[in-house]
Amino acid sequence: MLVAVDCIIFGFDGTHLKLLLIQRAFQPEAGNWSLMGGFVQPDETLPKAAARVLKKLTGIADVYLEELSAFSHPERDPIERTLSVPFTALVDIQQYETQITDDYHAGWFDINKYPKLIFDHREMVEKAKARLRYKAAFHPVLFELLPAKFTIPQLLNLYEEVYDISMDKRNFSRKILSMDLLEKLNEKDKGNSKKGAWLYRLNKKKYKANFHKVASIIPNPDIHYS
Amino acid sequence: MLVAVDCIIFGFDGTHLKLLLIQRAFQPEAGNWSLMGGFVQPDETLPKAAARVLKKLTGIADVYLEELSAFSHPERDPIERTLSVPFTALVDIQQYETQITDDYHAGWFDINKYPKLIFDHREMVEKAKARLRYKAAFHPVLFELLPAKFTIPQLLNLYEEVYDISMDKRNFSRKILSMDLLEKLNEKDKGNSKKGAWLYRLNKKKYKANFHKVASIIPNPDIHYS
DNA sequence: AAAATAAATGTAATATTGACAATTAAAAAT
DNA sequence: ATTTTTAATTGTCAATATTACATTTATTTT
Repeated sequence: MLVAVDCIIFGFDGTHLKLLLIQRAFQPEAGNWSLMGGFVQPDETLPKAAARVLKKLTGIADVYLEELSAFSHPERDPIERTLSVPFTALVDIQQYETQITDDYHAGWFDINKYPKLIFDHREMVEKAKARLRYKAAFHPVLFELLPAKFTIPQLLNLYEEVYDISMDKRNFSRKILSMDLLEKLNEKDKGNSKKGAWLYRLNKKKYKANFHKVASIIPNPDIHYS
Repeated sequence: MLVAVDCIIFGFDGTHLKLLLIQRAFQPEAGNWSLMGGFVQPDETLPKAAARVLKKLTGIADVYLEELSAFSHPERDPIERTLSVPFTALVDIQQYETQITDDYHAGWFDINKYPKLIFDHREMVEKAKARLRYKAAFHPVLFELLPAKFTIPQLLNLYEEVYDISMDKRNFSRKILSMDLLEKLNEKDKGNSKKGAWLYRLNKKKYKANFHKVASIIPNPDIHYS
């Protein structure tokens, strides 16, 4: 059996959650939109393969990668039986290097409006989205989508976009700051207002130490997560 | 690459969380303790393969199965490269049929004291245990380990065993009953006390409908989950 | 009839969450 | 220079959820 990995690469452009797709260069399905993937090499584990694939496409290393359940339907690949393990990648869209990417005719698409994908890739994307919502409701993963310095309103926008809800600014700010993960910088970002918003950065130590801790970030979590 | 599944089969004997292991009948590692596993067949998905393997060993069908992250180290199997996807299985230990099992020299072991296992199976077990703790803190999965009729004190024992904590009876009872998943029966179980404890059963409809809902079941969830 | 055992139940203190609006800082417009 | 505009920042109160804690009840055994 062939074993592959596919990367569901999420980015955030400040307004919308984005998905990085490529146009397949070979048969079958040449020219059609697809997730970036690749076969696992003899010396690689699955996560290593995913990191390699991601690096090749985006130029970014040390990316947040989370393995999802394998896709194993016997006929999912019409040519030869291929097991694929999808990985969710959270990427700072600003670090994305277009030049490296152009080999693959890659493009960012809005998560709510992306083209038809090959094979079962749409299903992978939807699973990744559901998983991201689940995970981010309790763990501070969404920081991975932001640049190193970011503002509270930017973070709020991100949460509102991922969950498609609007949240109370005051409550959100209180909750996030009470997690004691952020360090306030002596700099403002004036990109979005006259007054400017304070920039923060993650305290990496506390982030790593508290990552596995469970904290309910989303209000009214009376939603169904899968 | 060969692709296999391995089952981490949990059971609950009323006091301890148990793990079902087999003694391997063939080389390599013949005679040593191992998880029950098998290769994925041409017409099978991974979950189907896991269900088949489980049925073969325990005689039980329709089991709660949850896929964990794949184990993919190139040298994890010394003979030939084999990818293995572990599945956590939660089983009502009372339904376990010894006769079917005897072919495999199977045995239940305390989760905190089980023998040396082949390959990376110990790592699989530890991951499954961590995952079970994580999952069960928010989703009512542990019911899968109990018989159809059970008492609140039995359920409490199970939670206390899985999390290795002691919980307040009153708070636990209130929390569980407020989830509105249980139906009180007109029967008592007198196995453990003179007074007897009321038996309950799951309302399957509500269980399925609310399964993905997130509810914090474990008090002081200031624990690190992985 | 008394003792023993485990089951069942309630309440008050505390912590967390949710709802809600006024003030502030800076730039742009007058 | 003053006013206007825009988004950022901040606080309080009410409701809800959680925690800590002890007595009563049903039944069997002595």
